[in-house]
Amino acid sequence: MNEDVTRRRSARQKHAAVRIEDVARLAGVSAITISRTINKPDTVSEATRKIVWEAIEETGYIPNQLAGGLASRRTRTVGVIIPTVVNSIFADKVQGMTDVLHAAGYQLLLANSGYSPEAETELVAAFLSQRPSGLVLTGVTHSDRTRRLLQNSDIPIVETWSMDDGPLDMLVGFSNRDASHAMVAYLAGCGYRRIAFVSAPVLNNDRAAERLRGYLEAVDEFGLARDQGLIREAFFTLDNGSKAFADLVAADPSIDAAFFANDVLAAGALFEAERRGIRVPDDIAIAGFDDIDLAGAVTPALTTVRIPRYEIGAEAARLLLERIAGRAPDRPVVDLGFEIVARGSTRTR
Amino acid sequence: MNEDVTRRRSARQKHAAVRIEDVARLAGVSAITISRTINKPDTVSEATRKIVWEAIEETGYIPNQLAGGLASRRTRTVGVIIPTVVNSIFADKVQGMTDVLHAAGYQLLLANSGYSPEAETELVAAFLSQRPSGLVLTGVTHSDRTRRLLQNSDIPIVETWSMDDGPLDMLVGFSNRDASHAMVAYLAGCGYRRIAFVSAPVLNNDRAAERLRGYLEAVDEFGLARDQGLIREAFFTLDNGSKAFADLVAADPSIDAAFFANDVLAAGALFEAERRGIRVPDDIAIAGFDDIDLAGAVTPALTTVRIPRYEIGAEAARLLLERIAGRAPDRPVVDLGFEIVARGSTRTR
DNA sequence: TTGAAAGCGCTAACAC
DNA sequence: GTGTTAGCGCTTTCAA
Repeated sequence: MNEDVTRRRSARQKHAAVRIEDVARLAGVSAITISRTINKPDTVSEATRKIVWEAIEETGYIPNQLAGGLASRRTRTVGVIIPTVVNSIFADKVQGMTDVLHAAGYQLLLANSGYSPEAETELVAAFLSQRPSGLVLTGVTHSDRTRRLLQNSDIPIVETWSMDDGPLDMLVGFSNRDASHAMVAYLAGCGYRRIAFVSAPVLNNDRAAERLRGYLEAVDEFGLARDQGLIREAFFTLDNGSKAFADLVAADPSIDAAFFANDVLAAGALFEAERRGIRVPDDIAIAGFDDIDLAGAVTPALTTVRIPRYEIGAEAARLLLERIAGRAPDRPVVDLGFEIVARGSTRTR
Repeated sequence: MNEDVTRRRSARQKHAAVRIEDVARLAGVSAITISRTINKPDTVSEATRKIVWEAIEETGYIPNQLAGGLASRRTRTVGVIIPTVVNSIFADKVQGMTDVLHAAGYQLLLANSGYSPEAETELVAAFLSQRPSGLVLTGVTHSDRTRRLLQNSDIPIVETWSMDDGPLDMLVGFSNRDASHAMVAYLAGCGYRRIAFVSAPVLNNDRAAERLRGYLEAVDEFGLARDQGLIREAFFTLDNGSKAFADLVAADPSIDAAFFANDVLAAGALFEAERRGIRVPDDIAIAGFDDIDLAGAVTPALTTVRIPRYEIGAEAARLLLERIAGRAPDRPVVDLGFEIVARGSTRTR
């Protein structure tokens, strides 16, 4: 039997893949029975199931999901758009989604927008063409066209990484503003009064904008030094962190703490301080955001904000599955919070 | 007219998306003309094209690629399997592929195998179900079932990150063995004689295995200390690098250099050395592999092996596109080489 | 528990 | 340059 199949396959055009009909013929049943054995096994008798699986193995049948998806209007894929694959913080989120979705038999389609709303729009359109079961976006800033595409599409959407009041559909994240505010509050509590802030580029990035806002609000609230000269903007690289730090201390030697919108910048600053013989935290404190591995590995370890990266992905996936299953999730907006992690790069008081 | 469409859409079931027929009716042409306007614009007159695009805009039509792919047997998607999304070295490769493929109108399907051949097999099967135009794998170690699936599938495959003689189809990378050998040769040239090696887990990881092999061969070739006690294995985290380093120097104080299979481990070692007051490179030299940003940012900066991560992805994508276009690439195996980057974590002599 | 017929939305092949 | 016809390979619906 095995030889029969082999002979038949090699005689055929290479491109002519095994179809469900081929398996059905070999198993001596109809095509729909093959389909049921794969997709709804409990509706097929055990004896038939066994025969069918043997035929599937023997033919090396790989179901064509284009055909299946077209006929059933269910693709079991989820599109995910992140700003960049280069930053490992999103990797954890992706892992969280992968773990949950894979267990449910779903596939991830991943793409990165490069922090560009236009690129995001194109990606959303490209994803929608594939008729995914759901979509996961990063942040809540989208172009009008993106919003329109999504609103017309009628598929479940989860926005992540923010905590905004008017989500498109569902939202999982934390308040970047509160987190940033909390860090400044912590630093103020440690006695720091002149706290610089190095922001990520805020253009088209609500997470960065909210972190800046949280800083500014806390500065006012605690009566800290408020000065445009205390604020810088830098894209997250170690080198940019070093430069921003060098720039800050050169411009204003009286700064007693520097809070960076992410740990990569903060680590770059720490390395620069070491190079210049500036003692941390004795001469100046440094704080970061994200709690990446590096934050805990450097000396002194970085005081930072820990965010539930993996859990954001996992929860987003769970919400999506709920919605796909037709159950409206009880809470379409999930705030997973954050945590201030106090370490050696800031003194306690 | 706009209102007509809007009314029609809202009157319909939400799930009934706009189909090509709807656009055709509005534009007063046949469905195939819509298809041609989108996919082969130069076969349609300019006047028709204009009318069609207006109708597309007005209806908010998003082509159904499941149907299109099924009918045309072309999906314009490429499946990519990497070991992990957590390591940013693969992020650069993905970026390289994205840049090239996106420009050609292709979409990436990304998945990670977690360094497990069984997971890889499942992912390959899942990808093949989607009938991608091509597949990009990491490494050359695959399960028998994976090889069988791929050989039966008849789609273009690129393996990456290695330089092996018998690729499944095409191969883009560098020789991990030569690179590792070259680093040991460099260290020997600097006068180091007792060089420890911290490998990545070699099980199911040909890249790691080849790096270990290169080390061993160079040790013999240059008459360096050969001792099982000089070799450790650790999964890449900063913490594991610290531990391996601590372990190594505790077990054998006469080690004069430590070569790590990746920069993350090496950086962890450097941090540990600093904590213990061990001077690098005066007391012991440290070398890494990959040349990630961190390697150049720490003090002393890490001597390491630079590999063309982005270019591997870009070249893999180019080969794939060539093959998809029906042109057999002149060189189905591309060795992109590597480079020893000498920095302060090793002394010159 | 299994099957037959119809059709998912699009494009290839062939007209005109 | 544009249209008609006939599937692509699967699953839904309805029937047995």
